[in-house]
Amino acid sequence: MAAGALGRIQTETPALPEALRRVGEAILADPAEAARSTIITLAERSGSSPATVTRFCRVFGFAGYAGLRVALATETGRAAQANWDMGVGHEIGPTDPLDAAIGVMAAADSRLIQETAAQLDAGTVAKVAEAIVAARRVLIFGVSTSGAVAGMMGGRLRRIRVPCWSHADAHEALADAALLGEGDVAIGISHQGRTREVLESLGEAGDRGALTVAVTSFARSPLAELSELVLTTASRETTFRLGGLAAVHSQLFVLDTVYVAVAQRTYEQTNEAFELTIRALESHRVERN
Amino acid sequence: MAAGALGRIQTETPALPEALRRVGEAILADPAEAARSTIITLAERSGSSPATVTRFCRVFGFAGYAGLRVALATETGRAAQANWDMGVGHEIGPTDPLDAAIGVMAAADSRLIQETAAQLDAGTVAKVAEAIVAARRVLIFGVSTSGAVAGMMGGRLRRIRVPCWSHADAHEALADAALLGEGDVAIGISHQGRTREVLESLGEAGDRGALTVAVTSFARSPLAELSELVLTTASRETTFRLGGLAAVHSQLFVLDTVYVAVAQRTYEQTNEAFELTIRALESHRVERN
DNA sequence: CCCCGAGTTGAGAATAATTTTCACCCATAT
DNA sequence: ATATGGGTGAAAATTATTCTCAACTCGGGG
Repeated sequence: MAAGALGRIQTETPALPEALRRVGEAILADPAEAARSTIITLAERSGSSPATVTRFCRVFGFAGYAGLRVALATETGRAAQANWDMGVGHEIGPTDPLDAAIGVMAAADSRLIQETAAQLDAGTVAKVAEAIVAARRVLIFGVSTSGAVAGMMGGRLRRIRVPCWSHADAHEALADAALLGEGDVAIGISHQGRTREVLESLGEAGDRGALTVAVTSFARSPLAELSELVLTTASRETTFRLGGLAAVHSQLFVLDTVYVAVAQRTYEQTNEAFELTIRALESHRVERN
Repeated sequence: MAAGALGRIQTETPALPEALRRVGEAILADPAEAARSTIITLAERSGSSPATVTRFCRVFGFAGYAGLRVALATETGRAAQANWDMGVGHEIGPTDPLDAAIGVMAAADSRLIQETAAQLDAGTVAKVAEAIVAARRVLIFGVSTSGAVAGMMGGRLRRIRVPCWSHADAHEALADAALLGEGDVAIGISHQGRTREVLESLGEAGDRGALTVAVTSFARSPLAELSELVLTTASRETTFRLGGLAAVHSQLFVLDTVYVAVAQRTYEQTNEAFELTIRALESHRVERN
């Protein structure tokens, strides 16, 4: 997946060691320029060495500098076509007029989703979906905001008859994880991929032989390394939205694709299940006035 | 001028001598592939030599092969984006290849957010934010998916010291609503605006004198009519995403703007609260590996 | 029928870019 | 103090790219 490279670079660069980080920053400062530069020029501009730039490419899964270059150029082209501002997103300050802030947020969120889509690997999504369809049990782990996402996904899967649970309580989650086995699926959601509760539950699930899936923004996080399959989300923070709050959109989107893939594999069943569910919920609705 | 390189190649290639023409044809046959190839690979694929490929680059005004490569990649990206924009508004069927479905979904979601932002009234958002800042208590109501959204918003507001609750249990919600009074705020979230539990809780809150705010896609729904302020979300359903599932993005976005507006009004407090919260959560994270 | 010259071409040399190797540094744990 | 291990850049090794040049083709004239 060469696509989505810039998003990945944006997300992971701050977590990189000194020299690699400078390379990432140099690229983000002007991706188009970077695409035009040789590895030597870029190394100089970032105050590092060609060797480090090569390493940087490897970190992001490219075979070498040529790969990165082409990916950058491709995204530059995309951005130009979509009329995006390639610059790093604006920050929202305390004095900004609200309607300006709304515009910035909408642009950021909508772009975030596009980046997430661009870097999403359809093959992995398909694998996850197939495993879910075949599983006897599916567990989804997440705490705090990611927990709410886990809850939503759980509810949606249950509505199409997937035997699926997600717990707000970390202990219950762990206990349930211990009961999983071969052929089951465990999905862990954590923006940074470093939430202990999620790591423990997913680790337990993996030990029991379940397929482990990570949904995280950091491809090199503990959660990602622990999981058999990784679905990476994109995210960029804005001042007031710290803590991966923007990442929710990204997580939801990724899980949406999984949901759709599952639904595609069980079409008739799904439609029928929808029917039943909607009828059941109808009684909680008041009549149209 | 990197712009229009593919077009120029298309136009001029037939007029070129034998070997150069083969190079042009090889590129036109698959520009993306060409961008990924080294000069040697491309020479082989076109049945010519590296020297000829270099010559080809010069003919089109590039300094060298690297220039051509980047130009090709850029235009490939442009084309991909243009294609992608076409995906807006399509339905997803059971047989659609997953990557196409992903594109359609991303286009739909990202557009949804834009639409939501466009129709959002900054004045109303500001009023809601001011009321929240001044309130003794803030309650957020929602069930099912909207309940998860309510939970997220509640958590976020609590992190910036807003006295805010959201209940998964409808009875508790109703009981709490009965304790609200003048100067408090009640927010009801419901995609269709017809969920009985939310209507009841919000009605109760209104009766007690609290400011009532609706977050719904339907401006003329019972929920909207019952509320003093209405924040409308946008949503369009796609086959498999019935039940207002796509609306989550929209709801989150609207509440995001409220959150940002609240944070803007309590800047110092907010930053300090963030500090504390992040420190508290840090112990639940595993160390960077 | 042979020769010339302009225009093309690819082989291989020359150069430049990229990748790999390795020794060093620095922080951390023992 | 002393290993240990990750991160780094200098320099060697490799590979890609560009340049040089001799060979070739193809018309047109002697």
